[in-house]
Amino acid sequence: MRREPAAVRSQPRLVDVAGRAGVSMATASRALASRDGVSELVAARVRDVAAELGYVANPHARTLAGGTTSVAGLLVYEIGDPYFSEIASGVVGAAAEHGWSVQISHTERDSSAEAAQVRVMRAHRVGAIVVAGSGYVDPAMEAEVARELDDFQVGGGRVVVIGRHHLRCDAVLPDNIGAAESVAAHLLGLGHRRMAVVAGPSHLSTVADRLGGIRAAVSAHGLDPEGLPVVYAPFTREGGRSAAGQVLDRHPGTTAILALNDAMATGVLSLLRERGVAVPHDVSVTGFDDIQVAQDLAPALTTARLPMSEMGATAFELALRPRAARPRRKPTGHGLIVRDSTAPPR
Amino acid sequence: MRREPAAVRSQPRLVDVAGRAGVSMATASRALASRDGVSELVAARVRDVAAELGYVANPHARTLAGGTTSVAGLLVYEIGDPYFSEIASGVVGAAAEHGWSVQISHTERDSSAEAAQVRVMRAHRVGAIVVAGSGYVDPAMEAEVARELDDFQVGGGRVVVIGRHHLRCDAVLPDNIGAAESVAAHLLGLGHRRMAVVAGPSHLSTVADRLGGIRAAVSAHGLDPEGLPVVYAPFTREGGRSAAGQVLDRHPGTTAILALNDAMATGVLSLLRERGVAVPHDVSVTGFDDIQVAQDLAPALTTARLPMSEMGATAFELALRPRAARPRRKPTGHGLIVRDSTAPPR
DNA sequence: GCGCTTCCGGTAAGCGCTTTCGCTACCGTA
DNA sequence: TACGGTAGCGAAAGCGCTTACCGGAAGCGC
Repeated sequence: MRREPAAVRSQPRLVDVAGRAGVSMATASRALASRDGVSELVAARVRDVAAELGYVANPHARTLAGGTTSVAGLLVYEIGDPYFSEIASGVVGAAAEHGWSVQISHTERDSSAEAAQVRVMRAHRVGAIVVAGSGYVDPAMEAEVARELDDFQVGGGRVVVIGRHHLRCDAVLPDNIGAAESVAAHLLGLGHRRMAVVAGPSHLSTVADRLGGIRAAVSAHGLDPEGLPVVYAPFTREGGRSAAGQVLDRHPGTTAILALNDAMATGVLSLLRERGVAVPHDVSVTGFDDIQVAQDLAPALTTARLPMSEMGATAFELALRPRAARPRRKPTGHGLIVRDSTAPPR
Repeated sequence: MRREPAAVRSQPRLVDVAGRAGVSMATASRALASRDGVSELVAARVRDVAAELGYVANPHARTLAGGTTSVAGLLVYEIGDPYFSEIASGVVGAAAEHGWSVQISHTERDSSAEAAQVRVMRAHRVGAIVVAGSGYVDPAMEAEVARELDDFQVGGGRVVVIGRHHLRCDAVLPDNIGAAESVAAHLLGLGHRRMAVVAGPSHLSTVADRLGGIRAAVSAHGLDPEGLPVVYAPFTREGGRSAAGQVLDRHPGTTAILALNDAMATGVLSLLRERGVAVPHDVSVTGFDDIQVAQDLAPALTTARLPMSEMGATAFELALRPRAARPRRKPTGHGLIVRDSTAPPR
């Protein structure tokens, strides 16, 4: 016996709804999809029966039959990272509001893993893919993902990226440059002249953009951006620690350290504490993103806020809209959150 | 024209593989699923052809035809919360290793939303559901989810819960009681006698268990657990702030505050700082879970560590194993992480 | 009253897979 | 040589849905 007897069958099917409403499956399908060709009277009856039976369409059958799907894919580097989990929260929340589910994949900052994950999502016939996380300065590094995403779009899939303006698709663009300018201007305004940047990997476009904003602000203050020391390290707390160590050793007179994200800033604070450097008395420190915990660090972190959760939600909403002739770009705002980790230099 | 012409068709189908390998679809299907009834010679040929063509089975067709699925559902209260995002990270990582995808849903600490989400997952025919997050002291409160999960299991689905021992399914059990005992014993050992607990909602079983562990430790030290003040508030940073305020106002002599999770502890620290209470000099503070940021708070938080990521991974692995006659229970260990927020009372 | 369009709704052909069932060798045994 | 048993494979029936296509019934102008 291959299938359960009807009595045990848990979920009602479309044929049950149709039968009970006295119409054909075709009509029932049309009614539930709110497509025209069905009188409002009949449609209402079908909907009532469906509600009464607690009918939920089988998404696999629906997808297989060529209907629309309502599962979105979300690619993040690491869901355990607060930056991404806040974005994910926005995506999942917005998706739920529209009755969509979201499938999450880790890519672990590996471009070829990304392409593989996109392939998996395509195989799963997701309706949309949201890609979060920095792109690469060199477009060649993301050529494989780009091709995969293009293919997906050709097949009618929707793609929205957060950052990554290189890709040919709709994008939510965090205001990395503006945020960087704000943060740098804040420090310059406090009187800092000997600043250093603790940066993530230089091939990430997020790093390049933020660095660019900082340099622009430095120039605008009549200083030479070439004189600004930059230390590159992994985009993590540990990276921040090691980079801060290098700053201290190589540039002893530094009065302010700009970390390019909050995770690195956390590492910077940790190392400065360890070395007995007082923040902000001896050295001011700034971060980027304003993840939840930034306010609870010691001292509370001055940082440039990016609305991560909102970015996630916006990305999803964008994915819901039909594809436009030319890629849409949704710039986000930014905020400068001044807390206790910055002060005028001694 | 309903379908694209074959030339445009992107993904190869099973029939393509079968044709090229010179076998029937049935054989190809069996070969790829490594089921017997196919000679090793033929199976190898089919696998080669599949690899050559880059064939990936359509999961929807597969699921619809009654095959196995490889999508797991993960229910969390809020993916933006570090506790859950670390668990999610474990689940997603383990799932990826086995070629599974994971669908994430928010439930926002609402039991009926949970049931609804499980329904959605069931409609999606996920192969397994992992439920993270505290259950309720009163089983009646989760009766609806429980029924939904039971139905799912009856239909062959696998369910694993993290915590929630009330439910009839496999469970990963965080050692809430042991962890609570450690933390309380640590404070008692330091000499604290006037302690207060900042707790999450009393109807959560996690809260009850942790409270129970603390009380047990207090008794073991020959003290009366009835004398231990407990303030209930939401299980969040804000909840911790407000509860800490109440502790300060109502129990001015308190020398140690035990928060029942790190989020609350963060709030407690924040309020104490605001009120000018020195930690640990005036008051010691402890947390629970050891989320990533606990080490970077001011002061670094003494807390009971639960291996969240590992719990997530374990839960998924458990879900992969066939259901046992009786529910399996996987207790986790715990660690006491002593940092700077605890010291002997003044 | 006729043929025309319009609107509704039904019929049936798939979507891409798994699995039951049955057939055809081919083996060993008597 | 005849026969039951078994291993390997194919044919075909679905899984639950969507949608192209078609047919009938009104509604319309002439």
